[in-house]
Amino acid sequence: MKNDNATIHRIVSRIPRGRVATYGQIADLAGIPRQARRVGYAMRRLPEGSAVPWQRVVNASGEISKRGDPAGEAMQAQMLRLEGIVFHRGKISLDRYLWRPKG
DNA sequence: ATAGTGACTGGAA
DNA sequence: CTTCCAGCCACTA
Repeated sequence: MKNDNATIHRIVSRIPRGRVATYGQIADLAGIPRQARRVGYAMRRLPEGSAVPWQRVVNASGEISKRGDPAGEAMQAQMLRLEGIVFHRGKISLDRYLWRPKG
């Protein structure tokens, strides 16, 4: 099985609008369990304007992961709000918004 | 080749 | 709640 960026990007592209997935979850679906960081790398590599809905990937705590660019974090939160996702004290309720493939 | 770093995570203190 | 840490491994210097 292939576990390159394309594989990760393909899975992220399956996350429905108004839903989120965690880095670890994407790693599992990509067949590389416990390699959440690799998913973070794949997101970092995405060119601006990519069709991949990278904004729907959040960390296991339901928060936007810290990165070098605070403005980018704010933009991600904004994009998610536009999809109808509600933040509560800086966090997303995973019970409510976590993507559950097939179910 | 080694060492440090990081869009992560789960467990321990 | 907060830190700290080991495991994970691609990437960079």
